[in-house]
Amino acid sequence: MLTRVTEKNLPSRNRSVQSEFRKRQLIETTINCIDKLGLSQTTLARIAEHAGVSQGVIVFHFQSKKSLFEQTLRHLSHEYMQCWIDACDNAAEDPVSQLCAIIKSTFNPSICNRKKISVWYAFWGESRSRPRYMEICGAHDQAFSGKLLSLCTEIGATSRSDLSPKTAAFSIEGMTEGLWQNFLIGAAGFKRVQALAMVFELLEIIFPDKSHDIHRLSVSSN
Amino acid sequence: MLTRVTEKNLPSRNRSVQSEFRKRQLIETTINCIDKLGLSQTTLARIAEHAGVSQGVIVFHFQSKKSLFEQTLRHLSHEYMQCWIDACDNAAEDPVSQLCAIIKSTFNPSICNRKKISVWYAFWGESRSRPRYMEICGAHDQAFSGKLLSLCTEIGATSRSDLSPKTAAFSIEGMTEGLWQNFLIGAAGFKRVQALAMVFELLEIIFPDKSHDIHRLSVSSN
Amino acid sequence: MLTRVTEKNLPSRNRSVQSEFRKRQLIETTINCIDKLGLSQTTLARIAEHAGVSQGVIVFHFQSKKSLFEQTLRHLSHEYMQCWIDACDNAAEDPVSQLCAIIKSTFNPSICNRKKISVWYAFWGESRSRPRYMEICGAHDQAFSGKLLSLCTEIGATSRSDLSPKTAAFSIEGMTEGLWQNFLIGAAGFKRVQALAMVFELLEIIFPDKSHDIHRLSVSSN
Amino acid sequence: MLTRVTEKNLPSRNRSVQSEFRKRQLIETTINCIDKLGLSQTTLARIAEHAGVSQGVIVFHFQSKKSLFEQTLRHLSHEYMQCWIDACDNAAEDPVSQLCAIIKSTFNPSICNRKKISVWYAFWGESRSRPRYMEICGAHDQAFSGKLLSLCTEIGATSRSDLSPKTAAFSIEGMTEGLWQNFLIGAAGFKRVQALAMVFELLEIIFPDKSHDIHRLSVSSN
DNA sequence: AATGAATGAGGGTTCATTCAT
DNA sequence: CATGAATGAACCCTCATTCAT
Repeated sequence: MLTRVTEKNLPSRNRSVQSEFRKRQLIETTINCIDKLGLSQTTLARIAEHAGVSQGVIVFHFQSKKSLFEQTLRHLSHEYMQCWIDACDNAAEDPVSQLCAIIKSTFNPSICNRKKISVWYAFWGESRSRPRYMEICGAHDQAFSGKLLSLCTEIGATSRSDLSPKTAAFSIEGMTEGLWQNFLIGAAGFKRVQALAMVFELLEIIFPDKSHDIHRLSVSSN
Repeated sequence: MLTRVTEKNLPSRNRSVQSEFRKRQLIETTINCIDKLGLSQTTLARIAEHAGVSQGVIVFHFQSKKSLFEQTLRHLSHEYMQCWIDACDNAAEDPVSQLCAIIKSTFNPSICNRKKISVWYAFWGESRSRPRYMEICGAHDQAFSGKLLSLCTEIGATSRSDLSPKTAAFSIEGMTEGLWQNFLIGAAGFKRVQALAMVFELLEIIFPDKSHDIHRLSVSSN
Repeated sequence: MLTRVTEKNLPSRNRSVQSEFRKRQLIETTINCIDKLGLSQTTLARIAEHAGVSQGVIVFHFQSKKSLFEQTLRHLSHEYMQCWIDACDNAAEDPVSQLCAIIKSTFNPSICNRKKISVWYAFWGESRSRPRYMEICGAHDQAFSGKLLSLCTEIGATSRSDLSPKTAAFSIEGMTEGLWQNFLIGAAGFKRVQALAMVFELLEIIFPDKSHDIHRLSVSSN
Repeated sequence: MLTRVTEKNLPSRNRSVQSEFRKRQLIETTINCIDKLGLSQTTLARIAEHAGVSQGVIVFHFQSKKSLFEQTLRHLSHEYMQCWIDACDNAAEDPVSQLCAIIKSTFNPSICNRKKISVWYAFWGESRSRPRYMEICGAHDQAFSGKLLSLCTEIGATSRSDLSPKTAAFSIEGMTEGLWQNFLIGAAGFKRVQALAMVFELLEIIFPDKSHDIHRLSVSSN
């Protein structure tokens, strides 16, 4: 059960801060509900019940269910993007380091866990018929693909690879997604470390020249 | 608009054949609706309207919406599996030929098109909260993964590769899935041939020993 | 389970006899269904299934559900009436004998059993809003009440009783109905013999002059 | 036509009181509908229409039709039981007075009228296939039977009667029920006073010793 | 800022009935 | 005679939304 949202949980008396906090809590609850019930069974009534508030509160803060769902998806999207951008920023300046950092961040437990993945795929599934979902999901994916491609291009410029940068980027992105799906199914014995190891294995044969650097980065804690 | 299903469409006077035919038609219509409207907006009323029959007919043939959806998903699953199994059977007996044949079949227009992919992902999105969906989707995916792994293992036994069979299989599967998703988004200028070319590019560096064979198979018409 | 109605069960090749036989079987099945499922849950589909025939057969023989139900109720009504009229005809000519015979017949296992009572009350419950049910049920009850009243009047004319014939008749009828209801509930340990004994006990104090005759008749096998 | 339930009918500004009031009104409307239309024709839509509210209100207050019907039946049951228990409490302490009071209460216009009886029998008719109905109806009938039996036993202990207490109780209860049914049919010229007179007539011959008391109580206004 | 009550459109499903075969 | 397929109205119920308090 979720902790009920009572006045005592509210951290500040400042109106807009309170409001922001409440919205965050409701989005959190929405994610939990979608994970447990699926997109189609997630109703405002059930979200309200799980959050321990009345149904009206949700409408008050989000105007409509549509808006709540879109903001929830946007929240997820931001979180994902922030994660790999931060990782990139904290890495060394060379493209190999950045590529490895980004890939590692992809398997960060804070975003790569069954709940979040489940919700993400739920939105994906509906995105064909919901242009807004497509927009939000697509924007993130394009940014991610674009970054991978530019890094692969950079690396390819200084080192010899048998793969075109485009194919290299697609391979890496595809494999990452494929491994993500395995988390969704929840295949027993499928661990984050092993997944990561496999991606690095692939990386090494894509960029054989950088094999050494990649291997070193794969074991470094950062 | 869809062609209406009238008496004239019914191909046979035999009752059980007619019944089977009607079920097929309804499943077809369901796929079209899910593609256009999304899973959540696909109602029996709309399916019936698109099919040009009364709502009762659907219940008569499928008992419930749940059952219709499950049979629709199963239909897709069968189709996919049949496609790559056929391709495998028709290929030469060596694992490289079979692997290439399977990969090619994956991009066969009959299954790799926006409509089918859209529906497939729609079901995937709900699968977390619908054990039956998960069962059906999962069964197919496991079969496919299993086949890829066994072929990669076979190939790895006779030729040297820097990648473990498991990683090789995951890379191939992952990349395929990643490219599929691009069809879903419908990125302009994304063609089947290019996609296929990229997968084969990856294959060649995974199994450099077989590079020649792979390249030959990639351009062969079959 | 009911024995399926197949061609082999049909006793005669004569059309109208066959038809009559089939109708009888369907009414029987209807009674069974109402007993088990209640009036509101008894649908043509379920009756057909229990009878092992297609739904159309029922419509063919009875035109409509309404008509089937009315004929079922009429069947029950006839059966009841026939039962006590026969008993009356077979009894000695004196009113006391006839009264006792009628009362005994009321507890005849062929009509006084949980199934039949259950169905009878089901129709009673709907009779307020179904004039036809009321007509059929009412006609029977009036005939029965009338007979009781006339017998009580006859007896009262020749013997002294502290009860007016009308009250006497009502008491007897009322008590009988009350005991019937106990069969409906199916109170354990409620036996026909005991029920009968109680009614006779009452009879004896209503007509103390005839106490001897009544007692004798209560134990006679006929 | 029924008086529409408008805001003006709501008696209090207190929410929980309002809610209780609305539930009472809806149960009342349900009783009226069952009386007029019968159990099978009483739909939520019709109840809502008669009550002048939207269909959703009923679901909001009662969750389901099943629950509404059960609570309606329970309401009737409570009313009946309260009626004879009150009568018993207000009577003198001796069993004869109490028995007479209870019997009188049975014909109280507030419960013994065509509408209520009609509804009561409608539920009875379905009770075989609805365990909950049986439970509720049965609980009341058992309590009533039990009370009658205990009073008859008490009376029998101090006065001579030719009837066993059990038979006495069954006779009284049976006759009461029989007379109730006459109200259901609505036989013209069937008055409450006459019905009551007949039961008391029976009572006097069941307990001849108490004839005087009974006769006195039968005419007393209380 | 929050609640409970109310709405009304639309959902899946049931079912008596019709009809071609 | 009998069947399976088809219809369409009506049913109960769900749910996003509105609104008075």
